[in-house]
Amino acid sequence: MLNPVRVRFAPSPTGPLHIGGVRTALYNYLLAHQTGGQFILRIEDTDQTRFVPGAENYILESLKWLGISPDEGVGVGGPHEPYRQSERKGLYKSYAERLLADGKAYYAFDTAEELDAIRKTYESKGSAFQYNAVNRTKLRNSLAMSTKEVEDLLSKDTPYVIRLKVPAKGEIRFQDSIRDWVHVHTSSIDDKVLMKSDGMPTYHLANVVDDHIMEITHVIRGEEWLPSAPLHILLYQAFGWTPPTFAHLPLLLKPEGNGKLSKRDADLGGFPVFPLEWIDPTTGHISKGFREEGYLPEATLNFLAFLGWNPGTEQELFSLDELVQTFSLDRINKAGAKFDVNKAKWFNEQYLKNQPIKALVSTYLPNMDSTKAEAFASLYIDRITFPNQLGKLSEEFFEIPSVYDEAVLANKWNQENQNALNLLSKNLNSKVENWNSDEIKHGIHSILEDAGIKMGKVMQVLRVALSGNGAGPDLMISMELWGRESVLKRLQKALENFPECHG
RNA sequence: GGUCCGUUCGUCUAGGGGUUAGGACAUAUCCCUUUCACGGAUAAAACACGGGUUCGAUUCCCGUACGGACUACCA
Repeated sequence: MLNPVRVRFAPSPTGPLHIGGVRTALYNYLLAHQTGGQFILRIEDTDQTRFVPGAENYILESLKWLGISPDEGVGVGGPHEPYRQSERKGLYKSYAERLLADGKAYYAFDTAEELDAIRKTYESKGSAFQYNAVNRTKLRNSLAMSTKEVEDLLSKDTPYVIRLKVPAKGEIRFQDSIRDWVHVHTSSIDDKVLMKSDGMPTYHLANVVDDHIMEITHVIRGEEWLPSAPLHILLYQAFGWTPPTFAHLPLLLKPEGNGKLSKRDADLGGFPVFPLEWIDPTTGHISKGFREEGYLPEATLNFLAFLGWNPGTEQELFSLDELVQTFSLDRINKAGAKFDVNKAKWFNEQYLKNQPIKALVSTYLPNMDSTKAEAFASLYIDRITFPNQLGKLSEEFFEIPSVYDEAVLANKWNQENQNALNLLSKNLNSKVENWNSDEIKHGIHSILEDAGIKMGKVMQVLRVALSGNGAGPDLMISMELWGRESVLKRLQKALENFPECHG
């Protein structure tokens, strides 16, 4: 057993939580619970321009639906409140000033426009601009200016940012739990902005400061953060702190073609990439949710867990508790995983079969007589992927058909079948005393036998006559569910509608 | 362009110096079944390429190709 870990899931409230983010949250949750540690939810809302109302609540709701709620953080509280970075604003400033005082960071007065222009110039020359040791002396910052100049600008409330003074030479190395050793030269790292001119910290500063203060031991996040991990290490070093263990997760990729899974893929492929339905507050665009599609939380979790991780055994079905027991960081893959809807559906079917029928019926067939509903659900449980199919299916099932499978009739409808159906129509009622599937079967059998007709020859036509369809669930049980009267009515209607046979 | 990361059946993956390269989804066929589905069985299907190292490489090393992420006062 590992030492208790403290991990965090730190999304930005800029829209609905992506399914890849859900997987990140899941892995964090799993490790925390396996070790008896804490899973913390921190909201990283330092970019006020991208704030989307409702997004934070969406995140909370999603985790709740999946059963992976945080032990600490936004929505639940804890010893390091507040857990919303916008509410911790002042804190970051003081840490940035500490770096400033130690000469590990500096003021920069270059405007966004100035830097854009410089970047464009570099680009047109086919190279890329870096705000780093070789360029910073030529730019407008406290390293290139005199102390007086800087004080002047500051006293006049000139907008400024605080940048990290990245050493010109050196190698940053760290051991990622998934990728092993990663090394990068400091020369390829920019003097990243730590504090923005609006007084908010950037992700990098806020993240490192909070992870340290909140005593985070393991940072498990998406691979998109791998390139900035060395910068974070540098920041830990600048503060004199021990960095946490990093684990950078492989990305979730498009089902077809190349690239990472995006919202567009969902719209195109007709499957969800968000846990819950999301209605965009500005455009009104509706994005599908796993929940609304009919995915069960545990199936969703199981499916997600296996995208990039496996237990090394041949077991594929894992409850959340089993995942907690079995999960380990070192069995996570390095390569990205394509999202496969078929597999997701298969997981759902597996979990659906194990759902108690009673519970299914009470939520999906609330208006039907419960005995009848349970029998119906049992009849269809192996034939559906999502429990919410039950409602529509039951409507179709109990409706007397008006269209009949023509292909089957063209093939099978003949004089013998017509005789058989006539006989059944005439005699079934009196032949079956108690209307249940067994007696119905015996009744049909004996009626046909008396006429010298084989049951197998009649069944499919009988099915079409009664249900309209050439295929479907057990006919005898179906007949029991339809009831005596309805069956006789169906039979009669079919006889009236089927063409007359001659010869 | 630069930096970093990756590459086993169509997909998710197991494995790892000597294997008939295993499983699951999807596909096909068969069995079960009055039909369809479920279930069962079987089949087809993979180590990106080129060099090393080695008696031997899919496995280790180096390149190449391809893919991806990042390259903002976004996270």
